[in-house]
Amino acid sequence: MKSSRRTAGRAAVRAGRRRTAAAPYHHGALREAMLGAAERILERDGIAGLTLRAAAREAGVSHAAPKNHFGDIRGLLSELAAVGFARFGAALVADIREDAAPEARLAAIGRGYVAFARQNPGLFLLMFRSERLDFTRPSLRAAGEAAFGVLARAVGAQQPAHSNAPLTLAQAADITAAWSLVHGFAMLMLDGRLKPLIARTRGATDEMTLLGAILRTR
Amino acid sequence: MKSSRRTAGRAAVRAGRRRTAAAPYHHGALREAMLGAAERILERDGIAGLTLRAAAREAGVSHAAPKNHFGDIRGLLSELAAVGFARFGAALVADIREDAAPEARLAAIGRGYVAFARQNPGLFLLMFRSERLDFTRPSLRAAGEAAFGVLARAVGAQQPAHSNAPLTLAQAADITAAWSLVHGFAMLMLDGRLKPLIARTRGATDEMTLLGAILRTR
DNA sequence: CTTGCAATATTGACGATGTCAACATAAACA
DNA sequence: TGTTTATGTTGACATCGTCAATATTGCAAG
Repeated sequence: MKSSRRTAGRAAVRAGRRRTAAAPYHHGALREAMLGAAERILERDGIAGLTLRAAAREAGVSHAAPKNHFGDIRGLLSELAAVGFARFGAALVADIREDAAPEARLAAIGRGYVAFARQNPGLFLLMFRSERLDFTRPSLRAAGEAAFGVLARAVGAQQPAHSNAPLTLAQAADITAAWSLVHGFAMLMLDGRLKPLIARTRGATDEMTLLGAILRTR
Repeated sequence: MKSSRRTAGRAAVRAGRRRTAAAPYHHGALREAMLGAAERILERDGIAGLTLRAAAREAGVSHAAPKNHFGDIRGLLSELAAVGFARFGAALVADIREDAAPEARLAAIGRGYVAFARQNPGLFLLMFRSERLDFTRPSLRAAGEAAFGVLARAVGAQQPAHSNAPLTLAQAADITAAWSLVHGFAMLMLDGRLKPLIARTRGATDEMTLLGAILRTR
C-alpha cells in the first residue's frame, strides 16, 4: 500500500525512458529531481509543507536518499535558494529598456523585484529567511551576491562592475534605501499586510498599481 | 529523573507563594506564564526553539496543558504576537518630541520601528511571519491594527484618529512607502543582509547610523 | 572480462514535535 | 454539601530530521 504509492511516483517520473520496469535503484539525476520536487512543493503547499521527507516522496526516492546530495535540510533549502537568486537576478533586469534614464531603470528594477516576489512567493520567502539557510555554501553565497550586485549597480550607475571599493555613507544610504523600499513592499505584500490598505484606497485595485504610484513620486 | 526536572521548574516558578510543596495541580495563571515562557524562549533560542512543548516545559506544566488556553500552536504564537504589537505601538511613539516638525516626527517613528526590531528580533520576526499566525483572532487583529494606525497617522498627520474614510492613491502611496522603507530595512537588518554593505562603507559602523543617513536625506 | 571500490539508495531506528482522547483534579457555584 | 465545569496530566499516534547499517550499482583498475 504505502510502498506502492511511493514507487508509483518514481515510476511515473521515469516512465518512457528505457523500460516501464520498476524504478531503478539509482536515480541518476537525483540532485536536479530533488530541487524540482522541492520547488513544486514550495509553490503548491507553501514553506510549511516543504520538508525533507516530502521532497523525497515527491521525487520518488526514500526519505534518506537526499543526504548524499545535500547533507541536511539546510543544504537542500540553501541550494534551492541559490537557484532562486540566480533567477531573481535575471528577473530584475528583464524589463529594463537600454535607452531609459537612470531613474527609470531603477524603477524598472523595483517593479521586477516585486513582480518576482509576487510570482514566486514561496521561493522569495525562502531566499530571505536566513535561519534555515547556510550562507557559507559557495553556491548560495555567490548567487546572493550576484543578485545584490545587479541592484547596487543600478543605484550607483557609475560603479564599476565587481568593485570592492569602499562606499561613502551617502552611497550606502542610497543603495540601502532603494533596496529597503522594494524589499519591505514585497514582504508586506506577501504577508497580506497591504490588503486592508488597498481596500480603503480609491483607484488602487492591486499591489502593482500601488507600487507604481510609489516609484513614480520618488 | 525526567519528571523531577519537569516539576523542578514548576516548583521554582511557584516558590514562595504559599508553601514549597510540590507544584499544585492547577497553575492558576498559566496563560500569562506561557506567554512569558514563550517570549523567554524566543529571545534565548530564536524562533526555531519556540515549540509548544518547550514553552510548556519552561512554564513547568505538562505538554498538553496549553491546549486549554490557546488551542493549538498558532494560538500561542498569535497571542504572543498580539503582545508584541501592543508593545510595538508604544515603542513607535516613545522618542517623539511633541514640538517637532511632521517630518522629524516621521523620522523618529522610523527609528523607533527599527530600534524595536533590533531589541526584540525574535518577537518582531514572529509578528511579521503570517503563516504561523491566525489574524482572525480578535486580540491579534486589534493589536496589529492599532500599531498600524500609529504609523498611518504619523504619515498623514491630518487624518482623524480611527477613520475608515477612503484614501487617495497618493495618500496610500505615502503611507506604504514610509512603511515599506523602515520595514524592509528592519527585515534586511535582521537577516544579516546589511552587514557586508556596512563593512564596505566608510563612516557607518552599525545599522542605526546607516538608517539615520537614509532618513535624513528623504 | 572480471573484480573490487566508491558512490548512491534503502531500511530501520531514535528522539522530538503537534495533536488528540481519556482521565484526574480542583475551583466555582447551586 | 454536592455537582458541574474549567484546568492539567498521561499516553498514544503520525510525522519530522538525522543517523547507522545495509544493499545495489556504476566504474575503473587489473
